[in-house]
Amino acid sequence: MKTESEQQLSASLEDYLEAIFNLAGESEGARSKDIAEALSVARSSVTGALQALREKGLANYRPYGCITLTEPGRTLAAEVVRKHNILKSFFVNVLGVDADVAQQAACKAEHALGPEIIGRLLSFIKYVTESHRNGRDVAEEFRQFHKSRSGAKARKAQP
Amino acid sequence: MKTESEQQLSASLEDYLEAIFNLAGESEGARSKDIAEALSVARSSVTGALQALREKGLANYRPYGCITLTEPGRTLAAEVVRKHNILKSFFVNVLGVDADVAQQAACKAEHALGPEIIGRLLSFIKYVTESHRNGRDVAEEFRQFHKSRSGAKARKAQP
DNA sequence: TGACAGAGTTAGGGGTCCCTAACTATCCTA
DNA sequence: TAGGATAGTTAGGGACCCCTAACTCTGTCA
Repeated sequence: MKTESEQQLSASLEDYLEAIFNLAGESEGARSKDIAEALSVARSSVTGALQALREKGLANYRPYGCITLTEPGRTLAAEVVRKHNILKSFFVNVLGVDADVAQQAACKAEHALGPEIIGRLLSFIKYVTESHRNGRDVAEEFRQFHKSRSGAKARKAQP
Repeated sequence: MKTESEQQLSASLEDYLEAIFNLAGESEGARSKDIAEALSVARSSVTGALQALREKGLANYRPYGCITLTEPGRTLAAEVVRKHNILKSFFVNVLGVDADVAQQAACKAEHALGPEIIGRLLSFIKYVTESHRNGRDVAEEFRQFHKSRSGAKARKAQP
């Protein structure tokens, strides 16, 4: 038997959860308008999502009231945020991607990757960080490798 | 101005494109039933998707006829397949994830990641491959690192 | 305290994607 | 070549997610 909070969430509801988590962290509870802005959706869409999250026992919400997450909601949201941060860190610190590209990619990929991959990715980031301390910086070495390759490619395409 | 084949495809239609590409490679054109099986959807869902792909100029399709991709369709499908393969290769050969977990994750993530990240990922795989030839195998080193860490964690959790 | 601005909700509608059930076309074999 | 098996389509409907327009609520300020 599953409790209502254990069921699989859609990518969309995960986004709402994440937004509430981030906004509620800054103050006491999130505001509907700010959620709408953060996700670039209409305010009425937020109302619908909040009703869905309440039904799943993930958000405390009554019409015109302030919006907070329940304990299970906070747990789930924290997991989404954790995925997001691990992905972004990997994109930026290992692959050397621009922060804003990494941010957008993390937003999408966080819904697609399971704990197995995320766990390995985190481990990999730590491995790379450690390699830096050991004076054998994998990330830096890769950046050089990537630069020389893409440079060579560009020269080849346009001599 | 955009031609009809340049517009952004949904993840779902990309999946259909990919399935047709893979199935048509094995024989002359794909069969509706095989697409349905490959994607685990009802046959009627395939019909709908084929109509959508035809409208976008990506698939050659008439009722009861054999299914092939147009030139733009094949180009797009090849790009999806390429993303898929790069992701899977990264998961398996760098992160050391099981092939079937990697396969499933690649199926989902291929719709979420853009050319910038995919390009870097490919470059990273090449960097790791090269490190292997140079007698300084990053993938192997990471596997050892991951093993020792997860082993230590397991011992900590259950001494 | 009453009126206004802004926040939030409801109503209604559209798009996507999937399903089942029932129908039609095609193919193969007796 | 007729009939049955299989493949494919259509019809109808549900879930999800988003939108705009119009309404209601709330808080603030003159």
